Amino acid sequence: MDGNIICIDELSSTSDSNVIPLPSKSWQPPTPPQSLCRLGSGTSVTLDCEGGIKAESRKLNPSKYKGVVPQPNGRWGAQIYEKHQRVWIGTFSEEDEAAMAYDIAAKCFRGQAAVTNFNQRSNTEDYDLEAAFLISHSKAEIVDMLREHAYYEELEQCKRKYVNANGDGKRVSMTEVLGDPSGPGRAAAACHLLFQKEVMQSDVGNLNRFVIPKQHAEKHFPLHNRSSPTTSKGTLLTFIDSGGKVWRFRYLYWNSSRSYVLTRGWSRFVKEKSLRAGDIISFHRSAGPEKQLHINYMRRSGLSQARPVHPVQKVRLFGVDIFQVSGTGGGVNCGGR
DNA sequence: CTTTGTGTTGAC
DNA sequence: TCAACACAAAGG
Repeated sequence: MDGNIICIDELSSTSDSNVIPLPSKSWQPPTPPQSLCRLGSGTSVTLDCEGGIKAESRKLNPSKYKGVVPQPNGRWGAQIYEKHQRVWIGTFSEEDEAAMAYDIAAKCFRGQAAVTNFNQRSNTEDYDLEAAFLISHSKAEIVDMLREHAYYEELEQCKRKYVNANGDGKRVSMTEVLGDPSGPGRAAAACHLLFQKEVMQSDVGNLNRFVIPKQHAEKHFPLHNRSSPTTSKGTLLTFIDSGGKVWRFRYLYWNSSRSYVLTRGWSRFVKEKSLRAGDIISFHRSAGPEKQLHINYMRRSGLSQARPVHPVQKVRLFGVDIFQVSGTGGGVNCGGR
C-alpha cells in the first residue's frame, strides 16, 4: 500500500544519531552500536557467542502516546486495559489517530475524567452530545466502531438524528434518539425479508468471507450510490441480529472473483453463531424511516447429520420469541407489531 | 501474500 | 496497568 516511512521523534536528549529509516526491506545493519541506545532506536543487533551477527531484532520506536503501540509495518495499534485484560482498539495509519481512538475508549471505559492523550474540549454542545453518545452504547460497541474506523461516522449520524428530532419542536434527549433496546417501550418495528442464502462451506471456511449473490447484492446493497465514498475498499454495512447485537461487515466487490462479499467482521459472526454449511442466513430491512438492517440465521434443516445439534433453536426476534424445531424448514417471520 | 492483533512477559 | 516483542491468525 502506501509505503509509509516512519520518522523518528527526536525525543529526549542530547546525542542521538537520528534518522533511522524503519521497516524497510532493504535494511542494512549499521555499525553495531556500542551502547544500545534506549530510545528511538530502530534496530538492535545481538551478538551470539560465536561472535557473529546472528540475530537482528527489529526494535520499533515506541509511541509518545498512551495506549498506542507500534506495528511492524509502520502503522499504529491502540489498546486499553481493563481487569487484567487487553482490549484491542484497532490499527491506524497515523499515530495521532490511534491516540484519539484510545482517548475515546478511555472515556468510554473510565468516564469523562479519564486520563487521555489530548486536551478535552469542555462545555461545547458537541462535547455533551458525544458524552451522551458514549454512555448510551456498550463498551463492546464503541470498541467495535473504533476498530472499524466507523466511530465518527456513527457519531455524526447520531448527532443528525438528534438535531432533526429536536427540530420538530419536540424536546428529545440523546438517549431517546438512540432508542433503548432493552427498554419496555421498544418498538417492534415491522421489517421485511430482503433475501436468504444457504451458507456454503466456503462461507464458513478459512476464506473469511461471505458471498452475497449478485442479484441480491445489486438490488439491496448497491455499492455505487451517492452517500458512500466510492473506494475499492467497499463500504460498511451495519446489521442487528436477533439478540439486538450490532454487527458491522465490510462489504465490497471482488474483481478477482467477480462477486460481492462481506469480509471483515464476517468470521466473528461465523464463530459466534457456530455457523455451518447448510445453515440459512437471512437479511431483513425494517420498515419506516430507520431502514435498519437485520441479519439472522437458521440451522440447516435435515436430521441426518453427525453433529450435535440443538433440537430447538430459540430465537428472540424483535421482542418476540420464536422457536424453530430443527428439521422443519420453516422461515422466520419478521417482526410484526 | 500482507496485516492484524493475540500470547506472553516483564517493567512499573 | 501498561507496553515490547514474536509470531499465529485473519484478511484480501
